[in-house]
Amino acid sequence: MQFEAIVHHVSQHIQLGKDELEYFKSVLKEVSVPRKEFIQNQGEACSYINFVESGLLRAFHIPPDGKESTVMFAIENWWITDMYCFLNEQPSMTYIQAVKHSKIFRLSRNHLQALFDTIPQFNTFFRILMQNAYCREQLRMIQNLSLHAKERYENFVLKYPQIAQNVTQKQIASYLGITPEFLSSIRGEHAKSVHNS
Amino acid sequence: MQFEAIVHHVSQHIQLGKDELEYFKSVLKEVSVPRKEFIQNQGEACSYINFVESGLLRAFHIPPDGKESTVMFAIENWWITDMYCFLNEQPSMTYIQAVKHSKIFRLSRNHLQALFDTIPQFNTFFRILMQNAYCREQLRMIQNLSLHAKERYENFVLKYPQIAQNVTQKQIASYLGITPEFLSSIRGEHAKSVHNS
DNA sequence: CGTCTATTTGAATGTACTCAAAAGCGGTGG
DNA sequence: CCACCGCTTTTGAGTACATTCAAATAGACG
Repeated sequence: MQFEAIVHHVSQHIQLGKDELEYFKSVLKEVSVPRKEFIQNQGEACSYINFVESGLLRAFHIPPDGKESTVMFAIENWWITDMYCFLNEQPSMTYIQAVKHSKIFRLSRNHLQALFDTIPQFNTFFRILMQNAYCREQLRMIQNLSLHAKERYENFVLKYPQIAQNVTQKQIASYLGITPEFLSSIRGEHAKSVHNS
Repeated sequence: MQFEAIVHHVSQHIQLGKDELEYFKSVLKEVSVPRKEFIQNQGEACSYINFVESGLLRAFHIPPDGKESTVMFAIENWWITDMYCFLNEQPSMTYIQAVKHSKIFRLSRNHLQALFDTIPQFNTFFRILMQNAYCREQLRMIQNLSLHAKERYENFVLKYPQIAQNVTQKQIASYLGITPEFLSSIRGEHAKSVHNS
């Protein structure tokens, strides 16, 4: 039923007994998030990690001077939070907002710690999640260092078509670290070159 | 004795019994790495994760067109490998080279898996390592997106003084994603502004 | 329908790169 | 111990990539 997706997701990495599964479900808080609603505000406490059952969310950061950066997008079966602040009980560095109407499961820091303590398997599960997140971020870093904006954009669309189709260009630009105007001009060139070839 | 540093490091995060500790030590391979020597080549198998007991290592990537990017530096008590390729048994995307003469402990993928299987605590330990690595990389990403080269350089020197003092400007430039010439000119300006104030 | 925001386009500007040449510095061998 | 070699760093001129600002157009939503 409602827990199907998240249970399936967890079961891909670890095997849990019936009681363990029940306990896990019992600490999840299901929340329906309308489009544009925030599930986290920059500067406020960051006590939850969120599993996206359906929909699409975006984490972004706004420094004092005002230039917004998208930290990550999260689609179905992804987890999203401000990991540093969640783990270290710091005020969040990011906003997290629903790009589309979404259904999420929230898991509090305390409940997660309890899971780690009572069901050691969850350490394995989160180890794997963190491995994947780290590797993704490292690849993104290498690409940002070595590629031009146009190549980064093309890679993004290839790698995350489902995200590219559901967010604005402005949001993609802020993920790639360029201005929306420049992304627009890149896309213009691209269309031309496709037409010419 | 020789295992002191790594045992201390692990013990900060998990508690191990005597037998477990002995087993852990038995799967470590101590290696002394002279300055400039490679412990990993791009394109070759990546079967080890490496703990730096002393010294300083650098991981870097060279794409086909030739512009080198520094993926990470590792000083005392850091772990270094090409994580994606290590975990997924892919040919390494990076070189890893000793910047200074170093003493490292190598741990093979198979031995690490065995540790996960026989001493569940190691899942906790690596979960924490991966959390920290992920958070570091995400902070680096945000800064690269939102700051100018000069600010990134100043942050780097502040955050990692021990690294900044032991690597060349060229290597720092490739970590920051700028050219050595440009870094040089940034430093020139900085010296001037310090003098004027 | 009207309003608000996203996107496009263009001109002027700024940040960072490329290329080239000179100066500095460390290591090595005679 | 000095001279030389190779690599790093500096400096500068010219160029390219990307931003800013402004204004027009297009789209989305109530």
